[in-house]
Amino acid sequence: MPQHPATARRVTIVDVARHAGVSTTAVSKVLRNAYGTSPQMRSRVRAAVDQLGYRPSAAARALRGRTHTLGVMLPDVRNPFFADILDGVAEHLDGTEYQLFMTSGCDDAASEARVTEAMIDRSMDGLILIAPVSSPARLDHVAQAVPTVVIGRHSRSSRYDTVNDDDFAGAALVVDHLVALGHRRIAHIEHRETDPVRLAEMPNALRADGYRHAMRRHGLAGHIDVAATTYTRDGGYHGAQLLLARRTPPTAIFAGADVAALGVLDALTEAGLSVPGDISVAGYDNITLAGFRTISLTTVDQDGHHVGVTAARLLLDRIAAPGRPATQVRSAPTPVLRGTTAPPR
Amino acid sequence: MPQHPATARRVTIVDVARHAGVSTTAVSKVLRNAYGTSPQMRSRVRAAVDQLGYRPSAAARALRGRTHTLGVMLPDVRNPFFADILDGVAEHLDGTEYQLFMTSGCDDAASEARVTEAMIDRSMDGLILIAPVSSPARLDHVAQAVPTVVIGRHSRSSRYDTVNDDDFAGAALVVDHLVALGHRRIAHIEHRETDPVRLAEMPNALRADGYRHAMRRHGLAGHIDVAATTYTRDGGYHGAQLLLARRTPPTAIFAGADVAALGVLDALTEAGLSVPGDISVAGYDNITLAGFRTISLTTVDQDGHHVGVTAARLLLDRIAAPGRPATQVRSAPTPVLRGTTAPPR
DNA sequence: AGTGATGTGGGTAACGTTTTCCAAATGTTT
DNA sequence: AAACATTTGGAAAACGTTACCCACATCACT
Repeated sequence: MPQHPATARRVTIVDVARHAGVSTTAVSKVLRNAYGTSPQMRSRVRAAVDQLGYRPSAAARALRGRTHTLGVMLPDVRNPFFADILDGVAEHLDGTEYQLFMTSGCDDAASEARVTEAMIDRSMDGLILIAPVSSPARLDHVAQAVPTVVIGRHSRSSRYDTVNDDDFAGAALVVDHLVALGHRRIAHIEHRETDPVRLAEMPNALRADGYRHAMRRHGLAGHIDVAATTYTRDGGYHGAQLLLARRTPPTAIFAGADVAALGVLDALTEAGLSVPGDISVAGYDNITLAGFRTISLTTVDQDGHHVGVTAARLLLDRIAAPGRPATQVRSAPTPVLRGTTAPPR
Repeated sequence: MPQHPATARRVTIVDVARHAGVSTTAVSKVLRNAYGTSPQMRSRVRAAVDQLGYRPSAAARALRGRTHTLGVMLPDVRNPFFADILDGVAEHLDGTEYQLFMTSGCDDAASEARVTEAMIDRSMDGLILIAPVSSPARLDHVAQAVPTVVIGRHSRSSRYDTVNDDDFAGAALVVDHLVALGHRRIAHIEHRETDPVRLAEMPNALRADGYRHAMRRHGLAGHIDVAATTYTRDGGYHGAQLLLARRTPPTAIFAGADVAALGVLDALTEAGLSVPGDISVAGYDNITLAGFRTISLTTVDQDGHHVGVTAARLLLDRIAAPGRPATQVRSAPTPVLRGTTAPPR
């Protein structure tokens, strides 16, 4: 009795067709639930598929039809907000035939271009780009090649859908809360943005604008104080150090992202300051970590899970009807008041 | 002058060949640095490639040759230890032609099977499986279909390489540290493992073994006390409650994973015990959260970055020589002493 | 009975690469 | 000069699937 050969040949659609006594066309139709198959043929083919353990080669499919592969471009695996989005996407895709693959670690336009090209080369059926920094033209180019949904970018392209939080309003929520507590010297840590084109589209810029606008609305224009670093733990840490070194340091620090707020907390602890006794801290994103009892960070929730679900839904819609008009979804953020904010002493 | 058509046809190898005045075979050879190309032809072809902006279709390549795609199966994006591994993998792959795609959220054997099959269907060139829970037979099956490296699994298969931390030694480090502080009643929280096959392979089982062995080495066999729950926050919480209910509760709790240690801290806080005053706590993995000043958890660090680099190197080796004998790499863990451990009172 | 619509199934040409071959030209040894 | 090896390039057949047709049978109306 012969053993399995060293490298087993894959079962192909031809094998299934022969085994079921039908044509490959028929098998293909059954597999894709296409028109023109009788119930008997369907059951015969399915039986053959099961018996032979056949799996369609996505590689071969890619050449003619769909790959049933979706790509997610993720800037940073470590940002838990993105993980929430991923959960939402995965949940909405659960039960469909689509398989999700993601890339991580795109931190500049060049690597974003490399990754999106790689996804197009592999003829993925659709792309979800999370917080991309590429130029609008570049995003358009990608969206022309493959159905695309962009998360975290306030642009209005006719080629792709966008899902966003109302960052401007969200920032105002934080300022309102701190003002209501009695704070006046409220500082902000923003993610530095220099490119003029992106300035109007990027959430970080909108959060900073929302902060400034809300401060003025409360008559606190004179107390506007922004440290421009990055939305990372280190960025928050250094931003806080900058702010603490002011002649009159703030009584509250509003970091534009929770990860940065965590860095702020580190810096404050190191400086021997108690939170919220000596100084209040707020973030943005409501990452899972923010809810942990030992941290209990006041923040703004943009329901990453829901963002993910929405993006996935839009993407499937767009795949089904590639030419349909683009939609911009903007969800309302909600404040999450926890233990790191209190009235100033 | 005609505008771009609605859906631009992709530039193919045929276009390049025609433009360069050579055959498609020639272009293919140049692109793959294959044998049989003159310097003149190479430069002609490369010029045509650049002028036309040609990019080979990975989809088409998949059918005959290599896809230059590697897959990483990740159980959980939120676990920062895995992010460190990813960084290492990405770093080692930087500059190569390989593109990395990953999947997340595999929490049981069924979803692992689904994901690995999906990767094989897409004819990926190699796979890195991180902390899989599938059966050894299943791992062998995957490794037979595609070059594979497994991280976090102490198995000895001839088909795939493994990269591990020395969990046995790591657990001993914690026990040594606690004994040096003067503790004798040191309890352990383990992730329950029932499958006899996996028992010898899974890191959690080795950590529990390492704990027991170290306790005996210190003459503390009589104080061995293990609560078998899970490596989750809840698991740690309930494990701690079990241990606190002993007639003589432990003076130190060593949780087999940091996430579980966080649950232990919750339970202790709830019981009104101070850490490390009343009781010491240690974890394993050195997740980012463990380093937070407000937590400051004593733990064991396994250089995830180095693990990733090693795995990537092994995978490229294996792709180059699929039949070569399998290697098992085991790296040494280092203790990270922080604020949750102190001498017993 | 004739006509058209509908349902059912298959033949075959793509899709864009790589991988054999094979032929011609050129170089090298006897 | 003959015989042989090496280099250089191309033709054509895969690879596994789907899309586009076409053929045939059946059915419902005039």
